[in-house]
Amino acid sequence: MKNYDHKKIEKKWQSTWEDQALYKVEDKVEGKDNFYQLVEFTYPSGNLHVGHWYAFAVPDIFARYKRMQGYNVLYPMGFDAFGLPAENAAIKLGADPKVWTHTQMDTMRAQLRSMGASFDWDREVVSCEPEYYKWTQWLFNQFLKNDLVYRDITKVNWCPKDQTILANEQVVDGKCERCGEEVEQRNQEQWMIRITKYADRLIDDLDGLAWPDEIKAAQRNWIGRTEGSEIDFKIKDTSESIKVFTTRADTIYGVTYVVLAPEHDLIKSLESKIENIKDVEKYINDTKKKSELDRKQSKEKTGVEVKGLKAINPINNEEVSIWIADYVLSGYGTGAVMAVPAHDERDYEFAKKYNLEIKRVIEPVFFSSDSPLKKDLPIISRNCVCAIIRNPKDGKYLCSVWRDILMHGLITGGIEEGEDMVEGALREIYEETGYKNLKLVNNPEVAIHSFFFHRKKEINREAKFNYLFFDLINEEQDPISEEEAAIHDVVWKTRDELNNFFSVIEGEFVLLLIDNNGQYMFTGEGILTNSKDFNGLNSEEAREKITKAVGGKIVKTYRLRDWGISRQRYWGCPIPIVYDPEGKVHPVPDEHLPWILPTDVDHTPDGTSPLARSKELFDRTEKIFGKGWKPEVETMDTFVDSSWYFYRYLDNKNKDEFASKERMKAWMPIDLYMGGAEHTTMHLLYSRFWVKAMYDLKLVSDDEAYKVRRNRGLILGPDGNKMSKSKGNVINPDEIVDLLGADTVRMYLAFMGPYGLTVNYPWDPNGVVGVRRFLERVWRFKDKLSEGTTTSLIHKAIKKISEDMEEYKFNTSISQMMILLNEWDKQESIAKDEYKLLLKLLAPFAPHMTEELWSLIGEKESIHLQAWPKWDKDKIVDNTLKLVIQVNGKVRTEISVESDKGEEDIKKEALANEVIIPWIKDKEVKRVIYVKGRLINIVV
RNA sequence: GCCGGAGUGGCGGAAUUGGUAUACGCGCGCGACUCAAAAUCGCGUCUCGCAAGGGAUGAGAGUUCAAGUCUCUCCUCCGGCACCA
Repeated sequence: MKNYDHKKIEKKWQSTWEDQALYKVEDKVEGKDNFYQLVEFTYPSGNLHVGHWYAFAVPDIFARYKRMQGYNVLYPMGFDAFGLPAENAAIKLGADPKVWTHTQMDTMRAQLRSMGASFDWDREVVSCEPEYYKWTQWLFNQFLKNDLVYRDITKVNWCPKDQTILANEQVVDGKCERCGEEVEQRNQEQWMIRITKYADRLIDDLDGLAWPDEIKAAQRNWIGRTEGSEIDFKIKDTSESIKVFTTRADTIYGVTYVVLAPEHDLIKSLESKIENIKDVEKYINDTKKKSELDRKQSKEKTGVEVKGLKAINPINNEEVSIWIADYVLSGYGTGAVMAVPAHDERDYEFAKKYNLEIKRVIEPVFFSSDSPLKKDLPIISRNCVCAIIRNPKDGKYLCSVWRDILMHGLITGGIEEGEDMVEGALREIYEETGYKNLKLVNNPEVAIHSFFFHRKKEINREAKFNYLFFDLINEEQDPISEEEAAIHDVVWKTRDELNNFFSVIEGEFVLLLIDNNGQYMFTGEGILTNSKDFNGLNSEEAREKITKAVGGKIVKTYRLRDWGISRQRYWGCPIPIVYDPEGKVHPVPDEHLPWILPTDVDHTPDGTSPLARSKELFDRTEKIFGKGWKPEVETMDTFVDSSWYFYRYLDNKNKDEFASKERMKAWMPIDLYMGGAEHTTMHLLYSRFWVKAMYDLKLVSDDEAYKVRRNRGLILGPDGNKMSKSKGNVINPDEIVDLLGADTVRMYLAFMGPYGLTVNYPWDPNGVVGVRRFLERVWRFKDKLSEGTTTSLIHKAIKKISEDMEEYKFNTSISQMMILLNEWDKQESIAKDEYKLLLKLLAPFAPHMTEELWSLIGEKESIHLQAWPKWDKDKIVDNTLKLVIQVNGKVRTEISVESDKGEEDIKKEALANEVIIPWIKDKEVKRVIYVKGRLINIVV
């Protein structure tokens, strides 16, 4: 019979489906629930690579599966068509960006069709079309009216090569994300969007989203919310004060100086009082010259003291010096910090360089070995970090103690006969460090609670800890004897008991915590006082109390900045703003939208916007608004275009609204959004903001658009590296499709591993052939059909495959079909009904081939309109069970029993089994465990 | 440094969620068909051992009748953030 000719089959069905409008989606279908599955619309780069296949063809498998399950599935596609590459092509090739973009889109549409994806092309959205950007502009104006858009002078990232402003997100390691050129800082007026107003909601609402943790965590990091305190440090003999931001108000006793960022305003206003104003100004100017990159890269801390001024520590009225240093950033917090060198690594570095005082905080906080001072400690070996032992006489740190003391003791067998594990550890401390001036304290009372705070780890509340407490003895005293150093006291306490076990003694200590398995948990050092003020407080509570005591306030600060959307570029959505002769801002009224992008421009970049050279745009503005009126000549960041495109798919031809309420009600929120991990902190965050803003303006009825989001990884070259021309490891999908067919490529991509994880898979040229072999075997079965009924084999497969599909584990779905086929191969023939079931299971993966086979066996209606198979529960049940018999957890043999056999009988049979008898004879059977349908374990 | 994710054969990866570790595919080896090759089919393929059996899921410990899976201490790799106070 006929061979599997993928070329013929795929071409044939693609055009048939199109003729029949098989994938046309109605907004409502009687008896079906709607399912909106979205993938990120694509940039029209003009050539489909393997990444596109992975992004669109694999989700298509899921869309088809959902459709067969009886959902009315919307799976649309469109083009994110504005952006730099079109404009660069215009500059390079002298082409019209619009024409260039359309050519690219035509190529891509043809390639996308070759995937056999079930897109409804009638709903296509193209962001550079006036019908689309009219609504981008309309939304911009809505935001403007509601104070979500403003114009401001800000420091912007400027790419000298692309001659444009970049968003923070587009700067990677101080370089332009696109061209790799080093980014410069410029002050420029531009249009800003108040995304920071939504920072809290963008973080807090993540909790309610069924998204993977990795995505949520990345967004939280990106927004970077920190809770801390703002505290005023008055400047002596002036009316001014310095507002500092700190997350460690509890260390305020340790402040030895205050630092301002070089950009800080205060310097100007106090100029006259600064004795060394020349030096100060020189330092500020020198810093300005340094680029952002230089500033970050320079390891050495620099700064200058502001002489003639002193700040006053509000907790104890101590006078401290004021410094300017560029390790303090103007854009974060208040641009000023209180320096606590004993408890902050950066302050410590700075203090050391300029010989500033390093003062320990005397309060009952238990300091973990995170202390920056540990840097000074001798590291004895690779496996050794330290508990800190300090000489109280001069405050110098004497030595470190084995961090892994107990582990070490165990591993090296360091414990001698008759010696307690802990004793052994202690002896090793002496031997390894040579310091003998340690004494174990009897029944110490310490602020151990902070231990838990510093660990930031939830530790099993029931776990018991054995603590050892070493007191530090002044060297002038007699070293204690070995006998004395033996363990006096081992107390077991639960975490809750430890938390309550708080009162304060004076002294210095080293602490080891050992869990109830004798395992080492923690080592730390600290200073204790009898300060009553913070008795019983943990660090967090201490912070609050101190902040209050000095008249400060608890504030939140964010890493996220407002979103600058102005671009000095041609190929983008024109910002619908005009200026009257006085220079006042006016939005272009709705009736003049879309505010068309003019075509009479020279694209050559010179740092100004190409639109400034459009006569048509200026004429149009004057004609509509009057003489002297001028148009805005900037265009929008393309992330604005992509922030709302998923609404437009629903109603792409609507002339009166961006989408009708009914259509949005029918489809939103999106059930599943699959996309690239690279968009986690950009498009995904911007669009979440956009949707929330639209929600607040009552334009949409959900404040989150994506119910489920899955990120995908990359397809790597066969060598395991990212595909790149320079590496010569690029796989061209068109060639493989030509050779093996679209069905094979789709299916291979699904077979590589689970979908929807940020995991990269290398393309294996042999692996893809394996999938093709499988399809050919399915093909050949069409000649081995017979009458008959379905068996348990296929029903088990249906169950397993259906379950795996729900979790996007297409790889195991496929392997299940392969297992099925391997079984079939052992048979002379298979029932036609079974074959039909397999074809249906395979249809989402290999839509063309299954459609062809479906029609070859005489079916008239498309296989893609068939219902997903259901498994027959009764047929899955086996009447014999295979049970494993274990002895002491080791598998010894296997038996078959009737499935209705009772537990006692099964146990009896197992004990009487001839393979088992030698294993259990002469021994007492202590227990027999039966796990239903799985195994019997005999414990002897 | 902080926050996420992950470590299982030569490779991509499975493992009914604590119950027969290594499914399925690739690769490799042997064989069949063939004058030959390709394709196809069959058998084998974690490791030590002739075998009986033993040992392996990054390392070490713990809980359990039973651990890839749970707990703890580490190590390594990938991703995000980072002079962010």
